[in-house]
This record gives sequence, C-alpha cells and structure tokens, in this order.
Amino acid sequence: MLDMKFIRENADFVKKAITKKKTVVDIDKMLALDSKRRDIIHNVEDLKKQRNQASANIAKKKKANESADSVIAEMKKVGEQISNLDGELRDLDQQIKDIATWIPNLPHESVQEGGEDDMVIVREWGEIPEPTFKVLPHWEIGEKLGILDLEAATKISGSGFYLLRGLGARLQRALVSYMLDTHAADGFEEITAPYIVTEDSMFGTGQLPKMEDDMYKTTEDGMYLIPTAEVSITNIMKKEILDGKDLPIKMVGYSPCFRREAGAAGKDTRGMIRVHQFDKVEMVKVVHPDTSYEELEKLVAQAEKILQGLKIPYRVGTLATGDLSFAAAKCYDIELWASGVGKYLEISSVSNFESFQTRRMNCRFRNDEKKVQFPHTLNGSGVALARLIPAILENYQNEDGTVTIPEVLVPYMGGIEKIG
RNA sequence: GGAGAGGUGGCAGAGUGGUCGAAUGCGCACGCUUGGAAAGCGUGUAUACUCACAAGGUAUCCAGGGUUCGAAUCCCUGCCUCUCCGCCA
Repeated sequence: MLDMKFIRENADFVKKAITKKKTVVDIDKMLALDSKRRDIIHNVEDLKKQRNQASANIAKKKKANESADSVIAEMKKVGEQISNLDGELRDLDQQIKDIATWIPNLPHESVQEGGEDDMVIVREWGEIPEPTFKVLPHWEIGEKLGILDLEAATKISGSGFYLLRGLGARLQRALVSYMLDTHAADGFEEITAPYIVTEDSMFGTGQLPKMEDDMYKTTEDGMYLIPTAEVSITNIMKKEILDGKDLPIKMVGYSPCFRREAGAAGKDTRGMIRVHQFDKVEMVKVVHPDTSYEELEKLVAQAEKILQGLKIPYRVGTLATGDLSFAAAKCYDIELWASGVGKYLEISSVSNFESFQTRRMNCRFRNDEKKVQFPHTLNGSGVALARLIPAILENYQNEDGTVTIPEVLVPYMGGIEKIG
C-alpha cells in the first residue's frame, strides 16, 4: 500500500513508476474519488460538530427541566443528513480501496528498467564445473538412487509434486537444519508459524488481491495455504506498534510452500524444479527505514552464506522493474548452477518492500522522537529446497552414479558421506 | 461441536443512554525536593483523519450493522479470549 498523501502530491511520479512495473491502475480515477471524499468529510464533520454541540445543549436543558423538543426536532434532520453522507463516504472509501490495493510498490531508483531478460548480474561466485562424464539430471539420478520418487508423488497428488525417500528425505531434513542453524547463529530468531492463514494476512504481505489465482484456498473457511513462510512470519508484526530500540528484528522459519502455479502450465514440468508444494527456509527482517537498503545487502549475503557453505557456484542479479513482484521495491535473485540440467536455477529471492507491507499490515514503530512510523520489511529465501536438492544431486554427482554429501551436511546426515 | 462468561487506554480496573477520549491505581516521561536515591509533590502520558502550519474539528471503549436528537452504555451479527462438557494427536 502506498501513502495516499504521497500519491496525491506525486501523481505523475507514481503513474510513471507503475508503468515501469508493467502494471495498469487508474490513478486519476482514484484521485477524483479521493477529492470527492475529502469534500464530504468536511461537510459531514461540520454537521457532526453541530450535533455534538446540540447534544450537550439538550443534556443541559433536560437537567434544568426545560423543553428541548425544538432542538431535538432539528437534530433529527441533521442526523439524517449525517447518515446519508456517512453512507456516501463508506461507498467512496470502498471504491478508493478497490483501486489502491491494486497499486504495486514503486521500484527503487537504483533498479534498472526492463523485463525478465534485463536482470543485471552483480556478482558470481565459484567455478562452473566442467564434468568429464555425462551428469544425469536430478530426476534420473534421484530415481536411480531410490531417493526421489516422482511416480509415487504423481499417484498421490497428481502432477507437480515430488516425494523424497530414504536418504533423499534425510538430505532435505539435513539441509533444513543446516540452514536454520546457520541463520540462528547469525542472530535470526527461529520461528515455526501457521501454514494456513487468513485472507487478512495474505493481504498484509501483498499476495492478495493480485495473486489470488496462484493461491490454494480452503472452501469452508476461506483460509489460504501460504505460498511462502514470509506471509506468516511477517504478519507476526501485523497491527503492532514496535519499540524502535528493537529494530532490526530478524526472524527465520522453515515451512512448506503451496503454489498453484496457475500461469505456468507446461514450464519445467520434469523433476522438482516447478512444483505445487516445496519446502523453504525464509528469512524476514523488520528494520528502520533509514537502514533498509544496507539491510538488503546483508540479507543477500546471508543467503549466499548458505550456498558458499555448500560450495555450489551461483550468481546474484538485480531484477528489472517489470520483473519485480507486486510488493517489492528492489529484489536480488540468486541463481544456482545445476550441471545436470545445465542451467542456473533461481533459488533465492531477496527483496526490500520498504513500507509497502507495513502499511498494509498497519505495523508501526516508535522512533527516537516517540513518533510512530512505518518500518521497512525485507525477506529472502535462505533457501528453497526444491531447487537446492536438484543442484546438489547434479553438482555433487560422481561418475559411478553416487552422490557425495557436501561436507557441511555430513554431521547432519549422521556421518554419511555419500549416497549410493 | 454443546453450554456459559467476557472483550474499555502500556497494564490493572471503574463506568448501564447525556457535557466520556473515558474516573482511579500502576507503569512511563519531565520538573520540584535530595549530597545522591527512595518516598513525597506537581505536570504530562493514545491513534488516525481533516488542515499549509498552529489552532480548531471529527472519529476511535474487539469489528460491522441497528435503535436514538444523543451510545463505551440498549439490540443484532461476526471475530477473539476464558471456563465446563464432548471429541481428539
């Protein structure tokens, strides 16, 4: 959500920024409604002032045993006018909200204009290996080793699901522990939060209304399955007034993520790259507005730390304006090299939402001057398992068809150093 | 799921139709007092909208409707919390 006052005062800037984000919203209509709304507020508040004064008057007269009938009759009329205007106001508020909730966050000035193909790579880490043998894609090596059973998953849930078994399942558990431990050691509070949330929470982080089609929704209660732990964890702060001294707040949580992938039919259908349910460790920060871009850099580094620990080559890029998600002002994607499929896989997305989410959630903090202010929120995958496991199965694959366990995971695997 | 009770400011807790944004206490901040502290005394202590600012105004006692000239107070609906019963991991 953007600040209405800001939109009012910077209409052209906002319109341009929205276009950069490849979104269409009728700002002019909203501004017209807004000005009408303010006119009515003036009007109705004036009437309410009259009513309040008359009310006091009536009370006084009654106490003195005087007749207040004429004032009461008059106020009856005023009361009607007030309720009419209040009705109009409610209507306008709804119309304004209907538009406002579709306005995306504005891209940060440092973000390049463009679309999907305009990502700017800011750094690369590690050497892309040049294997001397034919590396099998993860779905082949996984099936061969009996640790990935896509057929069973399909039988159970249809297409777009995976099933890990044996050391595959254990590998995932090891990764989750490794990641949570790493982040916790760096000051992130570990969170286990609900995976099913209210519409209100989905709105708070900006998934709704725009991404409605990509969400799983329960029919009886109108609840949503989270597409990322970001939703649950960030909404911890919903409707709170935080103490400025507590910022930055750093949290991390593991969760399954549920995505309908409504618009992605046919893309990456093999293996576990694009699925309806996957697991992810997610980091969330709530920070002072002045520091959010420094915090963004730190958060990217935190995600990279996981990959460096696993010794898997990756690159980091900034998304162009048109590729940014609805709520993001700036976003880094981290892509991991997977030598079996022979390409980079997006494994982490680290974003600064500025005050977009906190406005929606009405989360504020008290600053040094004791004033309330919206903090900034950030989040980043730290990282997604359904992309990380394929990368491990491919990058750590040996010629004899075994897969070496990355060194940092061996303790988490109970000392097992190799699968197969 | 059934029965009951309840939701008031940072917290506790008054307030059952009239001048209530709301007594009182605690907490917190500042000042006085003190060698310093405690105690004591005094002052202050919400959020949002409207507004160029200030002043002023308006709204907010879980949320949404309703009754009324007027609602924290009465009525309806929803949400949440607690207690008991049932069910259950």
